Amino acid sequence: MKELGTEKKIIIAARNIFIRKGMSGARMQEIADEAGINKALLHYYYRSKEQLFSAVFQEILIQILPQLFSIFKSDLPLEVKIYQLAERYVDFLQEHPEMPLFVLSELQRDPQQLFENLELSKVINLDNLKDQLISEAEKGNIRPISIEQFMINIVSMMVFPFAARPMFQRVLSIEDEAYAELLESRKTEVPKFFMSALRP
Amino acid sequence: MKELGTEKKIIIAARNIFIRKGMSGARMQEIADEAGINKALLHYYYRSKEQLFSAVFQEILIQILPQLFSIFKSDLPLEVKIYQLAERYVDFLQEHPEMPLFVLSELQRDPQQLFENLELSKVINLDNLKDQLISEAEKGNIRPISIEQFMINIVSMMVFPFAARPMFQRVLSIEDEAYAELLESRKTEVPKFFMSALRP
DNA sequence: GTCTATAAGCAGATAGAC
DNA sequence: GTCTATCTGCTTATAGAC
Repeated sequence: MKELGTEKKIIIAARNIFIRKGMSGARMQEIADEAGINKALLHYYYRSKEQLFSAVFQEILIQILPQLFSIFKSDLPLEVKIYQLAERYVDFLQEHPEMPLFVLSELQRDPQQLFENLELSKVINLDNLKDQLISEAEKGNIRPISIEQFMINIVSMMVFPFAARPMFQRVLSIEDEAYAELLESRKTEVPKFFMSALRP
Repeated sequence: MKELGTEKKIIIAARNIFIRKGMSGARMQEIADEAGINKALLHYYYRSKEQLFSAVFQEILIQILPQLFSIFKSDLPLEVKIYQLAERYVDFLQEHPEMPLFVLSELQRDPQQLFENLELSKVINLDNLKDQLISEAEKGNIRPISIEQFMINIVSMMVFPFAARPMFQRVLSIEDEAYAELLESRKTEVPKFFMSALRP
């Protein structure tokens, strides 16, 4: 690891280990090794494992959610939004394949973690998209669909194939490389599927 | 807990705890308490925590996957299959909301668990559905779609809303009861969405 | 700030009585 | 088969030297 500040090294190492092993599976010793420092130093910067985890987890939420929501807020046409979204999701998740299960599992363990950060409230804003869905439906360009069903459908189709990768590969008999290509192809396949479903 | 055989009590208790806490988060003491027996007895029936977990996990796979695949194998029309599938997924997952994240997380930890049970190989068979997709496309009833994209799309839309429930509730500002209703409505909304996407 | 050494408690596993 | 008691090693956390 390059010469970063110690605190930064700790956060990076902790993130790597926590994402791979989860809160309960991670060991402080492992994190210390990954950071190239001593175990005691972890406790010097973050009093406990719990606090270290919380710092890491909140940082992840703050880094990810705004990125994904920024597209919804833009003034792009609906179809363009969907294509951009698919592109960004696939690119991001190909680089961080363990992220979805990590985040979702830890939220199942303690959903309150979503409410500890006031910053998130500002980021989460779907008004623009909501208006867009209504106005496009009024114009007859798409079938009416609620913002809730819309969001759940698009996010599910983008994220779940990464979370359930081992299951899908087994069930569909797909090798690693072919599955990566399949995910890549979903950058265009999902938007096409989605637009087709929305046709009036 | 009623008077079942000890071994059965252990399996049930272990399943409850493992599903809630995961392999690494669960404690043998907790499982013993849940089963109303002593910790030593767990080791008498299953030598180690690892073996107990494996027994529980394999049993879960064997119980779930055949149930979900049986629909695909039937000779029902495509549209009926999709509606039946949505109904069964929602009903099952409303009763076992923690199942998806548990299974997927443990498979991420050790994907080999999917290959330890030969029984599963017989169950997993999509030939019938595959033929159906091809023949319906040839008849012009649906747009062509690969079995892989079809499966990933339908399963993602069914399962992910349960796995990501805390996230969706927060982002969409939905209370518990309303979210349960929303999931219920997906028994028909998802099939409608899906059939619309498949129209040629 | 960073280390070594060690405390204190916990978890998995076993021995042995009944 | 089931229990109590105990061992052993691991894990978090702290004390204290540098």
